[in-house]
Amino acid sequence: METILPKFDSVFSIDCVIFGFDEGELKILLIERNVEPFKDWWALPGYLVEENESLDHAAERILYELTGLRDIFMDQFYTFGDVDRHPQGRVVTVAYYAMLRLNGPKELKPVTSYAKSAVWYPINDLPKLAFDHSKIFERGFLKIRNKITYQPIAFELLPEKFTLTQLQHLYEVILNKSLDKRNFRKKMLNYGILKELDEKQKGVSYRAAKLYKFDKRKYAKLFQKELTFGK
Amino acid sequence: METILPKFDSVFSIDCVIFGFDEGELKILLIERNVEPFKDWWALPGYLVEENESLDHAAERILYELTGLRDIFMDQFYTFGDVDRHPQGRVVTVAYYAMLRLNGPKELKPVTSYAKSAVWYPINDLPKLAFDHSKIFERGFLKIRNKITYQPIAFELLPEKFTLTQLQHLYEVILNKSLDKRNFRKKMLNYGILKELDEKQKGVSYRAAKLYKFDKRKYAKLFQKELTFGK
DNA sequence: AATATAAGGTGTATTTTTTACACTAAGTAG
DNA sequence: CTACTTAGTGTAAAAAATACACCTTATATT
Repeated sequence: METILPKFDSVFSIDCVIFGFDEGELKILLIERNVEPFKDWWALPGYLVEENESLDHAAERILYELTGLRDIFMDQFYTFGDVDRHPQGRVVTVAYYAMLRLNGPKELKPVTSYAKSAVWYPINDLPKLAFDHSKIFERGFLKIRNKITYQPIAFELLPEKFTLTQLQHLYEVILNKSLDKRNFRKKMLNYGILKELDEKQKGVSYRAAKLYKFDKRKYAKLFQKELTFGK
Repeated sequence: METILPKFDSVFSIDCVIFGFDEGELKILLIERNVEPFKDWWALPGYLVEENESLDHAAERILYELTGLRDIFMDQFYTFGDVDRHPQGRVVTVAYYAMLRLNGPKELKPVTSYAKSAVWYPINDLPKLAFDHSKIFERGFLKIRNKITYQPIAFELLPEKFTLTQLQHLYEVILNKSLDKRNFRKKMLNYGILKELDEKQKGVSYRAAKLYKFDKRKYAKLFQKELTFGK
């Protein structure tokens, strides 16, 4: 009986849908490709997995190489494996998403030469993307829209201290609908995962709002409840 | 600038966690391997993706080859890519799950020679599995346990006509807790996706229960509501 | 025919959660 | 001190979730 693993030319890649929230807009990170195929096109940050590297490790590395950031909450959400998705051969890509806290306008500088630049693009105004990256983005966006309805992951996108109005706007942008202010606040505060701070917003030309912090401890507990179904 | 896709010896595979519900037990389909590595071990049904075959197609094909069944609701749920998960080389596996309707005890006959046999195993009594298949099973099981709390996918596992008690037992098995009969019925009937039939159970030595059918039309509508978040 | 057995089938009161809805308070800018 | 802009708050109604126990019906047994 044959025991040798059959092989064919194939390779894995990682593509990342990296969300950020800035100036009231939901954005994703795109790179401008510097290599064929799709040279000069915009694309999701992604790269090939190395031979001795796990998928999770590759995702972390690639995110790091493109943003300089580490320890980001990142999750694999789908693997795209259509035969002809890459014009040069068989490339199966594992898609991850991440939600980044943008601490002010940070310069993005690719450390690999295969990208000319990396920029934040508002998701409502995306250019045409290389490969099947539009499809990957759509699925990633669907994923977070879905997830946010049962897990308050939105915090990942906000600065450490935020106002309830900022939080609500973020929900509204992700869900693409407007929410009732009083009900939203009631619900969020009821989760018990927000810590009210003794601080207020600064630099606004109107009444400053209270700042809140996200309580990781209590969030972890709530997260556990994902599997409930009543008695 | 280099434009040739780097390659290394690598290959993709599919592994399937195929759930069935039989004799009041939740089971998965396992095969007995006939080839190295892990010859004679039990493993999830899985196989290598072919060169000109998409992942979804490969999953369908493999499920068909191992069960003779087609048109099964199947979903990709995770991709496992640890470097050393396969002793003979780099194999990234894309895991799918399926929920099968077992119409009576059906014979399972592998049509490939790499499996000696295929059998249904109760999930509470699984043998040691080849590769990282235990991990894959766990994650697949978690997936359906999670999903069943917000989508009534349990129907996939039941015969076309079923009683409410059978449905409840299935929920109890998947969620691993007992549910209140009256509340369960109220909830299920309230979904509005069950059609009450004019038929009753047969062959039982006690009062026969009414049979129900699952209404696919209405289910599709309910499924759409997945993304709601109130006003 | 009577009885035992085993599951089928049903209702109500309570609590919790969700929804709808509008005005006053506080700070800033001129 | 006035105008402007956002912050911040409560209540009533409806809907959903929960806790809980008994009678009914078909079959099998004597």
